[in-house]
Amino acid sequence: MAESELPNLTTEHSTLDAIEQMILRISWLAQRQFVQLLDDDRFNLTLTQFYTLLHLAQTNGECKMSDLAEATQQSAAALTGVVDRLLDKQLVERTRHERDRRQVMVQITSRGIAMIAAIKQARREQIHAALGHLPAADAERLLELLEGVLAGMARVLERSETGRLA
Amino acid sequence: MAESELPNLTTEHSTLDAIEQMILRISWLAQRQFVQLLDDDRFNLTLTQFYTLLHLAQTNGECKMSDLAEATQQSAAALTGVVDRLLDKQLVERTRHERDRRQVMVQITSRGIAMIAAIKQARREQIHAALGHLPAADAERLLELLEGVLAGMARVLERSETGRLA
DNA sequence: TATAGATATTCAACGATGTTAAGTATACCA
DNA sequence: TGGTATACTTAACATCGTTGAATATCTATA
Repeated sequence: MAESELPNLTTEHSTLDAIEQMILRISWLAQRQFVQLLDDDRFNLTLTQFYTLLHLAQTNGECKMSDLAEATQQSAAALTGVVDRLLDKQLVERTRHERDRRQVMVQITSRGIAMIAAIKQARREQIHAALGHLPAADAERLLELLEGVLAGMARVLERSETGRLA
Repeated sequence: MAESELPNLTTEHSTLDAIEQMILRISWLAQRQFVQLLDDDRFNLTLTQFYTLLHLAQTNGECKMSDLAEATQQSAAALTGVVDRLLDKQLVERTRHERDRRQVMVQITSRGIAMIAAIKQARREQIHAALGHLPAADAERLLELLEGVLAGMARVLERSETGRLA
């Protein structure tokens, strides 16, 4: 993804620009790698289904549809379909909120928990193959810096997210 | 963050796991963020269309469909549809190879080149909003570490990617 | 020179995802 | 009680990805 062939718009080339390119490339590779893994017969999940299920696994207990939609950056309409398919696979359950009957609560099943655990284990093996060579100190520093990146990106998303989700 | 003096396997393990989670989440957010940008009225492109167009911008001149498919990690069948839509938007042109009439050559138009340039500029502004707060020294260290991550991921992807495309 | 096989691409059918707009059910408030 | 806001689903449609078949063209061989 080198941009040497293109006319440079600004002569200024900063470290941030290089980080941007790096994150785009890593994102792309990470996702391709992960989609390959999820496509395995053991799992047979799409990326969207995985991220949705993952969030449910991380929030022990029930989760409101609208909260789940925001957390996974999907529209409510899109999420309905995704949850439908997770339901077909018996990875989640759908119930109504006791008091506010409008709200639909989604909860991961034990089957879903087992699925996430299995995927994480497989993923762990993959990431160790990729990053096992990093010295421990570098790994910890990287983690700190990535936390900063994540916070920054979340801020940008929030800012541009005014009324985009149905 | 805790500093480990001895290369403790358990510690290292959990740090890598945390980095893995972080990369997964950043990848997801980075892609959503970028999709938002591409969805802007000025661009109105999908992620796939962007990566396809980007490759054409980087290879000045014509590009064979099969080469383009491999470079952008798409099947030939999927690429046909993507190029159809880029054609509709007058961002590329489609011609036949002079000698081997089976081959279809795709070339970016000046309109397409301008589009890529505009997207890159917008993307640059977005990443500066997200990461502008990072101290310069941290940014440079992050870049170094990410380069290590990218190299590791590329290795893993290569290893598991034998003849997967149609 | 036929023609069989390889190669390059498109087409067709299908499922998953995403969008917007409209519909349904429920809650809240005056 | 009635109007409005909220939470979610549904419907219609476009994109993208897959697989497998169809089409066109080239190449090698008998």
